[in-house]
Amino acid sequence: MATETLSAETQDSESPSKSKSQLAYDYLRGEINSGRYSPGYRLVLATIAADLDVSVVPVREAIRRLEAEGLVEFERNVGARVTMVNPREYEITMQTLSLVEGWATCASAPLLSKTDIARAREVNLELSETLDHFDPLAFTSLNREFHTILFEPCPNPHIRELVDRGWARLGVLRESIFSFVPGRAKQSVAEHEKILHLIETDADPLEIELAARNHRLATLDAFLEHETARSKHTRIKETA
Amino acid sequence: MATETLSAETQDSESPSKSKSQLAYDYLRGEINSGRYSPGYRLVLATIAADLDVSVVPVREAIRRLEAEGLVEFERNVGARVTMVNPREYEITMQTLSLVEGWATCASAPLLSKTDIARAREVNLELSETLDHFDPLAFTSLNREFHTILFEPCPNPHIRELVDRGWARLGVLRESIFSFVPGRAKQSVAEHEKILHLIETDADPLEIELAARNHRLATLDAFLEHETARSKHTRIKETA
DNA sequence: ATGTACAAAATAATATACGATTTTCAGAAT
DNA sequence: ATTCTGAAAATCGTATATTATTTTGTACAT
Repeated sequence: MATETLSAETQDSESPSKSKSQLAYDYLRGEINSGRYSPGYRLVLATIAADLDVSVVPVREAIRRLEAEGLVEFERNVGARVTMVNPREYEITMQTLSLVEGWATCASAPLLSKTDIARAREVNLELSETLDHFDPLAFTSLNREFHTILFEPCPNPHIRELVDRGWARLGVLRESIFSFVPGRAKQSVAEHEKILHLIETDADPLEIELAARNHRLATLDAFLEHETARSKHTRIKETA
Repeated sequence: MATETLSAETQDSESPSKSKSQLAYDYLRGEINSGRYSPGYRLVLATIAADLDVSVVPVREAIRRLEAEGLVEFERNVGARVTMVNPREYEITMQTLSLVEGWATCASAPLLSKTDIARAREVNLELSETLDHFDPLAFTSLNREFHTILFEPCPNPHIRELVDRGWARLGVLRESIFSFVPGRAKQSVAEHEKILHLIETDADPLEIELAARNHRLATLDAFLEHETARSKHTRIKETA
């Protein structure tokens, strides 16, 4: 009956104390985001419930939410597993991300302070510095940081949430791309600077949106070309 | 659209027989999409469970999924209700919809057959015919049909799903807009024809995307101007 | 060796039970 | 009349129990 498991951190006097369902959700999402649960990982209800010292019911609810978010896949009478990101899935997700992140970046642009932009530029500098002694993992992490600065102030919470889900969904995969196609990293840094420049100069919103979108699509293209040299990916052309 | 719950699940002998959880989900989503559960409607677990002749557990899971999709809102120890669509929420949702539907329409364009386009044009003709003896409800229904034809073949299932959720989320509200601002209906028909023309003539994908996007944003603007005459909504400008 | 049959184990799906929290509302105090 | 108080009712949150399905392993026949 776990009466004592109220436990540790919060609790005592008057904390709201997250629901078990929320606890399970946060836990699972954290494990997935961090990559500790990598794509394909099997989510066994009883095991997770035992780990968190709760019953399976809240865990099931958490998994249902993750399912609706596309982070885990469910099969009747078999169970849930972290969504696999095969090449096709990667393409679809990156496409979606390019769309929502492009918009989010564009919508955030006028809300960015000079400090924000300076910070982003600093991160991009670090990115360019890693190019010599190239470390895909570090690069990926900084890359995420860079983009987060740029889409964070997005005033539309739905779209903001979709951006987050997209990044989460790519999971571990997102690291490999820069290992596969090292040349992409350098180009990426240059495109970052271009985006910053557009923001600084109050460029046409549409131009910013498309720059951000195509930046992501270019990474996707690099991946697809690596996958199958002959693949031809349709994308929106740059407006000259 | 409530079209997913159909199919014969009435077999006794050896049908896969949807899970109770899925049954509850389909039921609830159908009720919400159809507007029978209108925004703010309180979803009482025990009641729904009794209606469907299942226990509350599967119903809770269904509600969790709907929560993650943004169709219902949850409050701890209080319960779930169909998401309220206040003006701010309406704006955010329409903005999101303009983004994903614009893309979906653009991506569907090359996949539309001549028959599809003819069908869409026919629906638009019906739309224009209702303008005389104007019936907002009928107009809204046909409007949905028109757009569904245009974004249905979208090859990216994630984005396709986001479009569906957007429409579902607007719920009943979507009807009222054309009642509030009758003038918008006529303009809408004209914009539909413009979109069809762009698709037929294999226009630049970006142009199609922006036409579809701005079409929706124009409806949003009409609503916002109706709401507060002084509101100033920033939007992406047409490329001249 | 290979494949089938069937039992056993693992796991998911659902129901029921019960404690916890919020809401409602009658009645007392002001 | 208004506000406070404290049950009672409604409803949610979670644990436990039961049933159903899938998977696994093993013995047996070919």
